[in-house]
Amino acid sequence: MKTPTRNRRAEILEAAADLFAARGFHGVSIEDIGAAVGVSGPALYRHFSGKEALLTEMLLDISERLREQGARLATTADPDTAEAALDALLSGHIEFALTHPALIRVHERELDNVPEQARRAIRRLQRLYVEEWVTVLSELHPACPPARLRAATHAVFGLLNSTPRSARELAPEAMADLLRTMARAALARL
Amino acid sequence: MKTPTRNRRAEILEAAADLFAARGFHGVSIEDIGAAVGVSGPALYRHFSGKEALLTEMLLDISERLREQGARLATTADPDTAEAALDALLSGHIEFALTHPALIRVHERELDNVPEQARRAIRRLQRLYVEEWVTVLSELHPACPPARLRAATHAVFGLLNSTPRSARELAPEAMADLLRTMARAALARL
DNA sequence: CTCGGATGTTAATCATCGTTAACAGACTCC
DNA sequence: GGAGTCTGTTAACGATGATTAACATCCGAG
Repeated sequence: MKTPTRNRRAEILEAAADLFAARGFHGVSIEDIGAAVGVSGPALYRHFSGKEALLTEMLLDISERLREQGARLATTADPDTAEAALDALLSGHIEFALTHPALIRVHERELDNVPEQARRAIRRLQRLYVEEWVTVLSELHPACPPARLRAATHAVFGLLNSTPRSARELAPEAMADLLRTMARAALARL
Repeated sequence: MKTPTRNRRAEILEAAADLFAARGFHGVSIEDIGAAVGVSGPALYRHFSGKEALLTEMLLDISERLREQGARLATTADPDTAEAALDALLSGHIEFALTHPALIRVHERELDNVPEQARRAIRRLQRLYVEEWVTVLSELHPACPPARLRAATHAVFGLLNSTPRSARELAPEAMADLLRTMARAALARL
């Protein structure tokens, strides 16, 4: 309890993410989260101002990471072909979804449990991430109206984010390959 | 409160579905559900034995409807080509998802809040529905291992079920068309 | 050595919620 | 016209859970 405690915050966020993913925000108690990291109950208030604040920080972090990753992958490297950019976005999202299934699940399900103000900030980040995809897609499908491209992007997210639900019948490698193949095909003709 | 009350049960299930979809099972109180149908609180116990029982019946009904629809569409009509069967399954699922977004959302999120025994029954129905798809797909892709086909089916469900989340920027017609196009493409090469 | 901050602990508070009890009106059927 | 069933109502109970208070410990700095 001396120096290696600097990870407490992160440790709590991680444990809470797993619990929220499994049982939902309201299905998990502060006591549960504390127990998961070896402390008990109100100790969490030394690190977060409350349960909502914990969720808020978690969702902001996820949205920020996705947005940052999206901005980086969509523009960096090979801005030559939009094809390459799309592939980069796809691989990035798949990698994230396979590596952090709990975060993806929480990100998908718990936005409504975050206070209004933070919710707007999170939605903004999500919107920016989507727009990254839409920009790339509109280069590949100039004739397709933006609303349709946005809907297609959400649909592909649904496909990619199915990972946490579909059991682990497939090895991560095989799963990544399958998702990439399906998503590419789904986005080929719009 | 005399004769037109025979719909109470269904009315309650419908209101509860909307509320569960919006705020999650634990985020909705019995009082909330009662208020949504114009009665207040414990009146629900005249129709259901408890909150869990309400959710259980809702999920069983959804799973049963999907399974029944799957069994019917996969075999009836044009069993000539597997192509036709797949199209029928796709259209049926899309129609359901667009018509009952709240049910789809609850079906996706709340399985863990149902008591063990009923959960097994629901999972069995879901499995049967998936197998309907896998059977059709395995005819189209004889070389593809079943585990991959199952994962692909879950992924397509994720795509189709994205409807409740993606805003209604598109008219239902256009959305149905988009989803059908994307799903068909995603399942064309596995 | 001691002061202060960081980190925990347990006990108490206060609200919410699921569920049950006790009671009441209405409609049906004889 | 009254007995019984359905469907509601409000008040009470008991549990759980988020949050706060009051109280310890440990550790680094001066």
